Amino acid sequence: MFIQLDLQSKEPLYEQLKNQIVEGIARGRLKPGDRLPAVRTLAEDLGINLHTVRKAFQELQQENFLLIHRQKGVVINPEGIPEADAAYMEILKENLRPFVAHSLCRGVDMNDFLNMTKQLFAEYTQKEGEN
Amino acid sequence: MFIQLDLQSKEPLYEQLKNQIVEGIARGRLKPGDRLPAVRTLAEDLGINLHTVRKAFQELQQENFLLIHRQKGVVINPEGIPEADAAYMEILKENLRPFVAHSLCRGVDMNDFLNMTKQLFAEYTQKEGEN
Amino acid sequence: MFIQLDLQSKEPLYEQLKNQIVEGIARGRLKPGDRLPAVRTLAEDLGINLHTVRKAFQELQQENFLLIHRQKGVVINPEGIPEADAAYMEILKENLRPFVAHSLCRGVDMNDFLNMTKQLFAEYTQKEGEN
Amino acid sequence: MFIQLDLQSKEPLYEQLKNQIVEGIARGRLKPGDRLPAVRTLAEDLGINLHTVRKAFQELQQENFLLIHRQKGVVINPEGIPEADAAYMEILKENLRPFVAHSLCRGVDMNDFLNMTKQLFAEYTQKEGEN
DNA sequence: GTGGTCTAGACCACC
DNA sequence: GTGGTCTAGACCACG
Repeated sequence: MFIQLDLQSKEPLYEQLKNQIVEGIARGRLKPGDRLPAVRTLAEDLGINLHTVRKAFQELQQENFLLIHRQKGVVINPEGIPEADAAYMEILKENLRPFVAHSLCRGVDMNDFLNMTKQLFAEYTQKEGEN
Repeated sequence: MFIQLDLQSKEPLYEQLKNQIVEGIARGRLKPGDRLPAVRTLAEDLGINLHTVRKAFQELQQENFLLIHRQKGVVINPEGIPEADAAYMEILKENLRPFVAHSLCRGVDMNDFLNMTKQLFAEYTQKEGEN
Repeated sequence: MFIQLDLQSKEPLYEQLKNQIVEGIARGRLKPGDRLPAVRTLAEDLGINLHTVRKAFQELQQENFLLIHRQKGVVINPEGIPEADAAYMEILKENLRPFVAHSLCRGVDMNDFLNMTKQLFAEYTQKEGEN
Repeated sequence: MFIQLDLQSKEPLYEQLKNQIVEGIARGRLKPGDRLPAVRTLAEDLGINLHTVRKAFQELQQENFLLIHRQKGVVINPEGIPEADAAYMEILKENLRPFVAHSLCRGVDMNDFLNMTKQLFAEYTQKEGEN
C-alpha cells in the first residue's frame, strides 16, 4: 500500500490512516469496489496496533466510505462515496473558518489562499502518471 | 465579550478560546493594543477555569498574537500580528489537504469549495455594521 | 534519575527541572533517543506535582530538546538538539551581560571570569568516570 | 540619567533598574561617591512606581553598591564596591552553569562563548568616548 | 489587582 | 499505561 504514517505526529494514528485512505480515493488510486488489505495484514505492514486499524476502518464505514463484510473483507463502497449534503458543507465551513481567520490575521491575501486550495485540488485530480 | 464556548464540543476549550480570539482579531473587533479581560474575569464570564484561559493566552502569546504583562494584563500585540511566512503557508497547506481530499471524494465541486472560502473571507472583512 | 530539586529555591521548580535535564544532556548522561520517566513517575520520584513536570517537559519540547509522544512517552530529541543560531547567541549575550557588569563592579578579573567558564565547560565535557 | 527600561520585558522593572545602575558603575559613568537622583525624581523620570525604585535601591544597598542617607540622598558607595569573595564566585558559577550547559547542548564552541564574554568585558571597560 | 507557580485530583483519548 | 485536558483552590511577586 501507499500509506505512510508519521509516528512522531501529534495527529492520532487512526486519523492519519483515515486521511491516507481518503486521499487515496481522491487521487483515484482506490476506486469503488477495490479491496483493502485485511485489518491484520495492514496493521502488520504499518507496524501498528490492530485496534488502530480497526478504528480507522470502522469510522470510515460509518461515513460510508467503506463496507466491511465479515467474509469478503474491506472494500471501498461499491456504490461510490455519498455526495456531500448541506450538513457536510456546513461542517466543512466551520472547519475551514479558523484557518481563514488565522490567515487573515497574518496578512495572507485571499487570492493566495484560494490559489493554494486550487493547487491542492489539482494535486488530487491530475492523472496518476503525471505525478 | 463576544466569546462563546461549546462545552459539549470535542474541541478543547482552550482551542476554542484561541480561535474565538483570533476570529475577533480577523473581524477587527479586537485591534492591536486592545486589552483583554483579566484571566480570572474572563474565566468567570465564560464559566471555565482560570488555567484554561491562561493556556489559551499563553499559546497566543507564543504565536505573537498577544502580549502578557505581569501587571498590566493581556493585550493584542500592539505591533500587529506577524506576517505569514513560507513555513506558515506550508503548514496551512498540509492542514487544508484532508479537507480538500475528503470534499473531492464526496463530489464537492472545486468552485463550490472556493466560493465557500471566499464567503468566509467576506464574513471577516466586511464592516461590523453589515453583519 | 540524577535530578535533584531545591524546594527552598526562589527559582521555579519547573525551571530547575528544565535546567537539570539540559545539564544531563550536556553531560552526555542523556542522549538523543533516550527515554525519560513518565510524567507521573518522575513527579512522584521528585515529590512534586505532575503538572510541574509537564510544564518543564512541554517547554523543553518547544525548544526542541524533547519529543513527547502521547503513548510512547518522552524522549530526548532523536535528531539531536538544534544548533545555536544568531538569535540564540544574541539572547545569550544579553543574559550574560548583567553577570559581567556585576563582576566588573566587584573587581573580578576578566581572566578569572573566563577561567570559571572554562571550568564549567570542562565539567560538562569530561568523561563521566572522571567525575 | 542613561537608564532605559523595557516595560514589555518579562524581567521585573526593579531588576532592570538594578542592572542598569550596576552597568553604569561597570562602565564608569557612575563612580563611588556619585549621587543618584532622589527616589521620587527618578520614579517620575522613568514613569514608574515609587516602590519600584525604592526596592531597587534597597537591594543595591544591601549588596553594598549604594548608601542611602536619610538626608544626603542616595550615593554610590564612596568606599567602592566590595571585592568579590569566594561566596560570590560560587554563586556566579552556579548562575553561569545553565547557560554553559544549554550552549553545549546546542553545539556552541567554548571559544565562541569565551569570545562573547571578552566582548562584553571590552564593552564595559573601554573609554566612554570610544563608544 | 495582575499574572505566575504549585498542588491535588478527576476524566478522557490513544494504543 | 501514556500524555492531554480541565477543575478548584492556594500562595507569591510585582507595581
